[in-house]
Amino acid sequence: MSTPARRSRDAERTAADILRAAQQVFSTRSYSEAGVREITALANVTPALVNRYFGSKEKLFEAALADALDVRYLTEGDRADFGRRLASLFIDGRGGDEHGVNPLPMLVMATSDAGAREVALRLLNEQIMEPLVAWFGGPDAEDRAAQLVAVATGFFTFRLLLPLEPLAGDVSPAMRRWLAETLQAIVD
Amino acid sequence: MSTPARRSRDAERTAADILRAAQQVFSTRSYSEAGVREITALANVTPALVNRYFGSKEKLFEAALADALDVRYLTEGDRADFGRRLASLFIDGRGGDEHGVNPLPMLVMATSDAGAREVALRLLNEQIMEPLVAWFGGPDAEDRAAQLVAVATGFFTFRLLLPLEPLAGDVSPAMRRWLAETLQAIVD
DNA sequence: GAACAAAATAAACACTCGTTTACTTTTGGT
DNA sequence: ACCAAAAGTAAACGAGTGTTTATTTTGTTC
Repeated sequence: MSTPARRSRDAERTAADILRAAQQVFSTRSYSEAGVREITALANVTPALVNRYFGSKEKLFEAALADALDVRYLTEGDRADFGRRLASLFIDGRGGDEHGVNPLPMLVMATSDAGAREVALRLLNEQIMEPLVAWFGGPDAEDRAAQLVAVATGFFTFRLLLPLEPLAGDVSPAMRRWLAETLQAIVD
Repeated sequence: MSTPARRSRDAERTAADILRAAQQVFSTRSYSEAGVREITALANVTPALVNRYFGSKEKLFEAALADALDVRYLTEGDRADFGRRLASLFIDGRGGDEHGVNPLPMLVMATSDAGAREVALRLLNEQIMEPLVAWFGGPDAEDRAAQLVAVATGFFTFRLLLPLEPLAGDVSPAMRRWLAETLQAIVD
């Protein structure tokens, strides 16, 4: 087989590299802090390629967030275990699985820019809220979906951005229990 | 009476005007979006005065946040009514009282900049977490204080920054009840 | 009323950002 | 082997930022 181990001029691959680098950076720095130069440096390409392949930083953010937002991240599994499972997911992270990036931190990071907020709100409604409402069912489904997202976002805000001691790093068993019970109460 | 209705050259008054304008702007736009020019325009002064009176934008933010953060905003009143009272405070705002700015949105807005985060985290610990832990008492006091701040921040994030329908504007009675019960459960 | 110091302004500076343009390098088909 | 199109790069552009400097205006005191 003569296929080179790593093609050096593959547009598809390059765009994918940029997208993945964007997801990493957009998950750890606020949108306004996440620079195009930093993202492209992580992907080993030139800043101009962001505009070539995605049009703009905002479009890149949209693509990165749309790819990361996956409601199955929240809903797969049985409801009786919902709280415990999500608490573990938020605290311990997901086990080494395919390619997923925790989508919720990206939402938090989006709050720093008006354009990013617009994108994030739209994708949140389309890809999380709507399926979540359907999954919940019942008259208060919208309320409960919003409660879930709000609690999760508050948690990540003080776990990642403003690392508050009881929420950052290892959390106490009591904290884990509270988070599980609070999330479970939302589904019930 | 010959006293002019508004003194035009009062340093103390000018600094206070800037501080108040900063609180308004820092409460409604992210730290990176809140420009010095916008703040000073609101205070009817020149951008240079921020550096003259406060040293830098970051120091101004620190002064504005330190002045706004008031734990009595959370703790005054009896504990049996804690959840209902805070839910009403968050949803309806405080009744037209003295000069207070809701301090929690400013925390959310601070997340966009590394320097602002450092300031916000320090002031949050000093002026909110510590007195809150003392007010809660008990072994899990730190956990519970963090839970309170996290839930409130998540709520304001999707009420102000990413206006999610069930949390923005008028909220349903069910949502109000959930918020009150969730907050009350933290103090109990 | 003139002089001095405080207060405020206007303008420019240095820097960063996302983006665009012009150019170079590589690839694949005939 | 050649050549056109694609892929990538390098460098500069224009706009916006917080901040600084030099200057002007205002209030006070002898």
